[in-house]
Amino acid sequence: MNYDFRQIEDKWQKYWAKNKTFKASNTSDKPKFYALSMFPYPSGAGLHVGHPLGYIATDIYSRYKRHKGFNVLHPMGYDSFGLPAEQYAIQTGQHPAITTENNIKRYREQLDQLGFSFDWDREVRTSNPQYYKWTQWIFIQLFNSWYNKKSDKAEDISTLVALFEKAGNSKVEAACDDDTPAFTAEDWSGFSEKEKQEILLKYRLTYLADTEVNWCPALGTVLANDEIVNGVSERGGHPVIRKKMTQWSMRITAYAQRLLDGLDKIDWPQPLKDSQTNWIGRSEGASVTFNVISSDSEKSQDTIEVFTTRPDTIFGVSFMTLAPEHDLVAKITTPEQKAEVDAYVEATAKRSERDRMADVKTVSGVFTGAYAEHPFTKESIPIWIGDYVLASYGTGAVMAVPCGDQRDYDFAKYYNIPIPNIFEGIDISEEAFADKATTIIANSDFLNGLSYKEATKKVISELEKIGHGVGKVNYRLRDAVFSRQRYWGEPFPVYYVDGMPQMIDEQHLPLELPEVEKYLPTETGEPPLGNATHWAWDVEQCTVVSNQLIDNKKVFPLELNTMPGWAGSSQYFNRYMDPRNEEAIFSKEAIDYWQDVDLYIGGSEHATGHLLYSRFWQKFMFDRGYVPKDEYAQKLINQGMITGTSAIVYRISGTNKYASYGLKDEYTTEELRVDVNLVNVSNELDVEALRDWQPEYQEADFILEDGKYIVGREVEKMSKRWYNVVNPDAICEEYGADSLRLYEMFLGPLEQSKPWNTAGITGVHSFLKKLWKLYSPLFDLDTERPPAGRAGSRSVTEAEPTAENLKTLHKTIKKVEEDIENFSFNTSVSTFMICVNELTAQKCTSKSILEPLAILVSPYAPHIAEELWERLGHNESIAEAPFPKFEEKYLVESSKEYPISFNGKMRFKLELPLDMGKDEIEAAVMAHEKTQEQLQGRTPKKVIVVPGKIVNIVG
RNA sequence: GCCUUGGUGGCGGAACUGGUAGACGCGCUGGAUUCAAAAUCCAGUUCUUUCGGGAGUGUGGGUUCGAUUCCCACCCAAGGUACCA
Repeated sequence: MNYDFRQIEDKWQKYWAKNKTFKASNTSDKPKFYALSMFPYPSGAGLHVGHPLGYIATDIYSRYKRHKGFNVLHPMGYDSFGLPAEQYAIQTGQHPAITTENNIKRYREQLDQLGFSFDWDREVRTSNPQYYKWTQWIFIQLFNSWYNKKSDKAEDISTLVALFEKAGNSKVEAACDDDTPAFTAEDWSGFSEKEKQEILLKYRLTYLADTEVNWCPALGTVLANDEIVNGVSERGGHPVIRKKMTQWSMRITAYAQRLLDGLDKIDWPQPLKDSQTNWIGRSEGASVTFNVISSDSEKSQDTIEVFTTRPDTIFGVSFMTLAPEHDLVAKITTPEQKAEVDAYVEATAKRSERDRMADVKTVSGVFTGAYAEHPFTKESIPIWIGDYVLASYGTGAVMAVPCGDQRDYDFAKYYNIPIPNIFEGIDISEEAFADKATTIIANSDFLNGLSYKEATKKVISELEKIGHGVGKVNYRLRDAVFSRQRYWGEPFPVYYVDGMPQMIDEQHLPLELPEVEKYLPTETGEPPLGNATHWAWDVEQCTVVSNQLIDNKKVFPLELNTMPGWAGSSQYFNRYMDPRNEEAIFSKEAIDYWQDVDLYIGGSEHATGHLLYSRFWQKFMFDRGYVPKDEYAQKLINQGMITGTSAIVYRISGTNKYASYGLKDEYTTEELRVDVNLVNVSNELDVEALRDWQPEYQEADFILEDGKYIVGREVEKMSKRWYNVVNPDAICEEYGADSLRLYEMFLGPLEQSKPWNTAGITGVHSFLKKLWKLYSPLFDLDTERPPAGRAGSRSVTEAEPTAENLKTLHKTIKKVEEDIENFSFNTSVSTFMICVNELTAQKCTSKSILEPLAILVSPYAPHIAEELWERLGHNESIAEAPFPKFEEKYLVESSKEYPISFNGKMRFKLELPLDMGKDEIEAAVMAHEKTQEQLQGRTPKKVIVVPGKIVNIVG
């Protein structure tokens, strides 16, 4: 009987769905295992072959853990808020919810086809109100919390209020806005309610603040840095300006150090940890305060605070540079310099930050006319502004040490500012000297002769003495802007009273997204939610009301922004533990049982987005006692990207003629990409199919070589734009899901990115056919197929396995188990192939070999494994069958020759019985050494023998 | 520039703590089966050779009886990141 994968796969997919084979229970005597794949955004294009790679890997591991006796949680859901559906809505008017629903349906069909062991009863969708209710809930918890640096954790805002009532804010050490004024307990009690709220807002973990953003007036929205190209929007090419807007922000900076420290505790890929480390960007140094020299003695003393990692070079300061946006610029600029400074500031404002960063080479700046006083020498230091100083990092001001920093050096050279040398024995006539390790300070008063380390320590203590600075740790990480001027996102559970934000009471969540007429900003420039006619909160009725004009004093406007894409994905892994709970985000029992994710697989592109924000929220949830672990994913693996192989035709310029790949150099040609599905394995193009594909090829002439049109190939990211997307559907249709699963694993190491290429899929497909054949003689003992369903199958061969059979099996068990534990899924496919070839050659019919083999294969190729399992006479799914136990004894041979080479010339063979004891082996090796000594006149220094392995002679 | 990862046949890739490099698959070559094809099976396939061998894991050194594996320098590729003071 042939391997009918269509019938088999259909049968078992239905069986699993009907019997809820993979339903996970929140109570079990078994140990738990939580395996998670990053949930997808359901795009209109459907799944391509790159998506399932990580899912297959997670699925193999989940199924393996199930065989190993774990209670496995393996959920799937959809990150279903997002921009594409909204843009589609803007173009067509179709509600994003409908687009999303359709896309999800298609995703689900495709996922089901691949035979994943997901517990679909736990599916979540971030755009579902029952889900985003809890996203809103977390937002409220963040709003109601502050970060206490003394206890180093988030606490309820009430503890802060208590501190204020007791002693004002002077003793409070909190993560808060820099411009928070000092006040006493008396002040506090004297503040109005609104004043109190304003103060508290500066401490909350999510807060409203004026943030400088990239605003695109034409699109009516804020753009991320990477949405801007050359100062104009990527879409449409509209101008973009820097603008201050009131936005919600998340105080992730409060967690900077803990996010850094936490990386040591988790098993994540090094490159990913490194990008998070860089992103957080911790640097140690000092904050130094310079007094501005004022011509007007009436004026209050202005000070400039700078951050430096090289306080040891303070005597090398010859000027200061402020970012053009710095608050003091307008204040300190002298009348003579005003025109020049204003022009420069204006010119800089027009450039985006990214633009400025890209333009590293040009030196530019303007003198403000003002001077600062050196804290030690009391000398006057000119204050410049320059766009090489970024307002967003540090304090937006630097003390420039041209001899020790190349940028300062270039600036000083360009504007003829003196470059004092403060390094012992270093020539700085050509470039700055920045090597900390070999620094010896000179010309620096009390720092002379000291190393970088000594001088830094000394100067910080001196600065502290004179009140001009402190040692400081600075982070590159910035608070995360949390507002988006979009429709298709979570609404904020926020309404405004007298301009101050108020949280909607938890019991009235979710605050549902309203219907709108159009998905664009309103004419007055408000976000799309401003189009909703019923968008206000009635506190008394606790409802969203339909008309703001009704005569009721208690109706307040709601927040019109929505949350960003990462909001919904920052806690979904916890919600999976108890996704239908309407009373709480999850029950205590559920979180106590599942704890955290044991294995998380997904793409590395989320390194500084989702994977950082979700760690932040988890730490917050931990601080507030909602979750037991402050890192939610112990082990994380980045699966590599599967790239596409685009097909290229060569159009002869100015014609509608196309030259084949080998002939293209004879003409001037343009490269055009065509649908890869029109090309076969040997790069031959189906010309007729191409004519039908797009009208421009209808009348085209093709210049062939050897009667064929050969295309060029280019490996690049799979994208609709390059026509190189390969869908799994066609592969499933032709070879089956098991073949696809095996093949995606066989393609190469999980973490490596690799081009998709169907050339090798016949190899794994024929393996499955061989596997089927290995078992089929047994079924053919039955005159007919076993009865349908689980019952009644006759048990097959009870033949005793041979020693050879057992050896083959246990070799396979050992390798497959090691491979799965190490996530080297690619090599187990080879192991299976070898195993089946050997057992076929051995004419193995023994049930005690074939049963465990089916279990070994089942994580990889679950459908065929289930079918074989049933035919072997089992009534239960193979999913819970215990993983075969490896036994060393079956691998042991009576003796084997092992080669050992000496001096790289002569070869000897040492024959060692492998089942001999350690003492015996050592005795044998001693004897061998003696022989060597006689033969060679020298002895290896030490000999180690491992049973079953080659002899190691270690130097 | 900095950080990270990698570099092995025609191709994808194996090789666990240093121990017969190239497993397994694709492709290719030859053969069997077939009227023929598909499918299947068998044999061969790193390069080179005067058939004894010789060379060989990006390049050049080093440690070692022995190096794809460890150390140093360099080259190349991919990914991340950047006037970060």
